[in-house]
Amino acid sequence: MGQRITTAQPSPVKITCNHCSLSNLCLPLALDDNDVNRLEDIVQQGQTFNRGALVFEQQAPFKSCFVVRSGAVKTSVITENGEEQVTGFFLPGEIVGLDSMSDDIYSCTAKALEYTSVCELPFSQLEHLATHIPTLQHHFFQLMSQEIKNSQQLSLLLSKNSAEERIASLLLSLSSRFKRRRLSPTHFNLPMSRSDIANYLGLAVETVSRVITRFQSQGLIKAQGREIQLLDIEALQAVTREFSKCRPT
Amino acid sequence: MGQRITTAQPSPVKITCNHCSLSNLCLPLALDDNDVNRLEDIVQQGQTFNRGALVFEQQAPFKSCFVVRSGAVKTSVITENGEEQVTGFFLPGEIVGLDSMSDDIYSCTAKALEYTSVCELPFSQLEHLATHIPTLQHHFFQLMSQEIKNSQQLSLLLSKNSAEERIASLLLSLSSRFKRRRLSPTHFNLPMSRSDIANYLGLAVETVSRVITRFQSQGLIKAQGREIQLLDIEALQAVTREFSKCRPT
DNA sequence: CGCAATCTTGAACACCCTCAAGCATGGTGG
DNA sequence: CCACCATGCTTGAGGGTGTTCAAGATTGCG
Repeated sequence: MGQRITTAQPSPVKITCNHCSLSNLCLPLALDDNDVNRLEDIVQQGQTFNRGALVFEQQAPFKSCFVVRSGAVKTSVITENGEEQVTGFFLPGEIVGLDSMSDDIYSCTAKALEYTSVCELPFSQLEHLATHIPTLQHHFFQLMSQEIKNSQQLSLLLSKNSAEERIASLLLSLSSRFKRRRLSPTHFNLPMSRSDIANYLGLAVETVSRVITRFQSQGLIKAQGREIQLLDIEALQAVTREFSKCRPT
Repeated sequence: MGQRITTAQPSPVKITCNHCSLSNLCLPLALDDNDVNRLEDIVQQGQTFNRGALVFEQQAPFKSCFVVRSGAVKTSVITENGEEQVTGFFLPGEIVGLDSMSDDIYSCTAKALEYTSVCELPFSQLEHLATHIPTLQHHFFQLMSQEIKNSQQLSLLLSKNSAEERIASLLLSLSSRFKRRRLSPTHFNLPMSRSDIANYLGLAVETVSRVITRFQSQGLIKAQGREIQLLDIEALQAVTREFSKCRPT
């Protein structure tokens, strides 16, 4: 499968968290200057991963969570049947590894979908710091709670919604996350393959392809490989709520 | 819908967490005696709820998490379409409300499925205590991480598995949770309706009914309304891994 | 330029849903 | 105490959405 070549050289210049372009998305968001400095002391910056490289692997000893700084990461688990199940996609400013804190091993594999840089948060040090900085603890509780909610949202999507609704939801989710990152919410490149999308959404690759084609012929989007333009966001939002249309009233 | 009569009278005798029958499942599990006493000071025991009563309601101000002491609780969210989506079932020793900590309001509704008693954990006090008791903080990180994992597990079930696999998985999950609670893992009453099961597993009620009937005729279980006996656990486990059978090798 | 991987398109089938009706169950009031 | 009704559960028939299988088109990279 993917190449496992990992370049783990620290970047020459250490950027402070305060001056990081993600400071309004990431942990500093919740901290004052003094506390950010203490956080900086434990954060390991500058690790980078080529496309296909593993940030961490399922079953390996759990050591750290990772904040995506640039690029994109996919998490997946290998089931008892040997099948891969994609559990999430992580964009800059988002934290990977929160699901592995209840065990001594990573509960999933995290793979870079493109050239990606991360900040490493060694968990035991982070935990120690959190007891001294209540707002950091509070922020982490919030992050984890949000992660539970996200995962519930996915379950909801999978259990109740049609293929079209699932794909429209994913596109809109990516759109709003790019927007937060100050990137275009209407014109972006998908970091993941059709196959990853299908796996994540519980669909066959063929279905993903068909739905994207259909959206395109309806004028909702323009898709050229991984390059996506959202042409009619309101219509896409309508698709995600489509099945209320069934009820007459 | 369900009656909302809530009896919130504290139980006459305050049982200490140390002497609670759940002390090996619940929070004291991770704490020493001294810390358990500090925990006890903030825990509000003895609230009870009749069948159908709401422990808390979606959108209400978030104040506390709740540990189920006896009975069972169902959580659900109302979607934009006005549909109900069941997000979880909680048995004694399990904590409800971890998904609401990232907001000021409850992100779901928690309803008692039968006569239920709970312990209330006021969140702000709990958070404060956690900064003073590192093992408590650690334990909460673990609980929340586990909750993320559980929810991912559900997504996996919903996205990849057939109706039979989903239902077998639920039965086995309940079985092992009853077992942990020192109840029979092979003979129990379902606290929830077929309709709740169907909703939770993303199936139609009819499908749930049919699969249970099929399991019965195959001699895997015996079902009489909500009374369930698991007759062949190994065969049920085989069902949950059924689809690896597709691959020849 | 050519091969491999990814993506698209088509046709047939399977699983599960919907609709519809019949059957238990249990709580309520006469 | 039993009839009654509401609710929940079961069973059957038909149809739709998405899967599977198969083949062709496109892309990307050596």
